[in-house]
Amino acid sequence: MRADARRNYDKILATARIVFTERGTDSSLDEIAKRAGVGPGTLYRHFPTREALVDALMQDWTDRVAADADAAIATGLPARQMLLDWFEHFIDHITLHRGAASKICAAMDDPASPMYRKCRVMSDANRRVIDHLGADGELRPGVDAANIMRLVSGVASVADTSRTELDVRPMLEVVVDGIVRD
Amino acid sequence: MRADARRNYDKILATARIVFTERGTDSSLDEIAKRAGVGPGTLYRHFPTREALVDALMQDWTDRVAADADAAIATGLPARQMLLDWFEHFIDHITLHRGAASKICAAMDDPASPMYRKCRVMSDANRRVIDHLGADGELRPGVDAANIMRLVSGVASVADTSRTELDVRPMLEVVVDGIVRD
DNA sequence: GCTAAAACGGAGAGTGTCTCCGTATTGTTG
DNA sequence: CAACAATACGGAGACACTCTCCGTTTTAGC
Repeated sequence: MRADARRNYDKILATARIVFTERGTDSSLDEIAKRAGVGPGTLYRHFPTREALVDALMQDWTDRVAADADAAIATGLPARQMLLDWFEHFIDHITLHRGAASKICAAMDDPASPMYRKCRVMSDANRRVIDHLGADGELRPGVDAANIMRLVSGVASVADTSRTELDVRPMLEVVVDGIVRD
Repeated sequence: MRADARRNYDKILATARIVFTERGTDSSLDEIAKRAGVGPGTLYRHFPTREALVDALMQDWTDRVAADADAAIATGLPARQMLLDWFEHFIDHITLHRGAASKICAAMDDPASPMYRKCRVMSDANRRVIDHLGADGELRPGVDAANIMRLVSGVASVADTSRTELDVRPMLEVVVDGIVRD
């Protein structure tokens, strides 16, 4: 990659991070280009779609999300607590930029999406948590990690969409009660 | 309301119902106007925002949703079954037009939204089901109807967003397990 | 330095939202 | 059944956003 290309790539990404945080992932891409000091053509050459741009930013979290999952497992807390912690961390990450959660919901079951791979990294992290608890017999039989991921992403999406600052905890408690054996 | 106004209002609504069903609630409003044979100005005078138009269409279901809730209660089925039936019916209705579910999620906690009133009708229907089962002691203590509504709307939204035809049943089972006493 | 390859950027085409206001339609009143 | 408000229509057009094309500039290797 040529030096000027790399420079612009980085500038665009840094600007997108700011703008997406300020105004959500549906902000104008031309404006991001302008604020980054590049032409629209340059932005679209590096990131052909909005999803590709969101995907590039996701790199930051996917690693952290995966780490959070493993950290949750390492705590050895009871199933209920471990799941609640993990889910809350997960939701905190994917709602960092307004509008991202629902894009992730959509990409999760769409292998054609640029974001699909990173969704899989997060899905796999979740699977590790679920499998760990499942192996200990702490979960109801038949719990499917993929479905849990969809459900929790749905909670994130609801919280993200909602005008009012919504507490996800009560919803997560219902989900957790639906998962753990009791 | 003048006769010609009423005529156009009805034409726009009928057209919107078709277009929203074909291509979802994010279709072009100008195109709906064109297909209805009216100018854009006329559409926007009757329905100042897209939400107002969706809201007007919702009238059709809110009644049916409320009826479904009462029908579910009347069956007298065990809690698990009653809830699953009710949730599935509810989701079927609000995913009739692609994109509607997430708009409903957003409106549910936003009294300023034109759709808020109709969301309340559906929320109240849900509350009746939950309260009915709660009174019989079939639910876990502390179950909050509003949260359940958000959760189930979230499931609807996930199913609606997903490219692939997603089966909501497994997700609903988790939710139901999280609600019923066992 | 020179040259080919790579990348830039911005004008502009295409699409959608929404408004303004001159024109047309309706219903009421004498 | 005029005639006149009042009401409603509709489409031109301003504005915003997405995305592309291509003439110009920058880079890297020789």
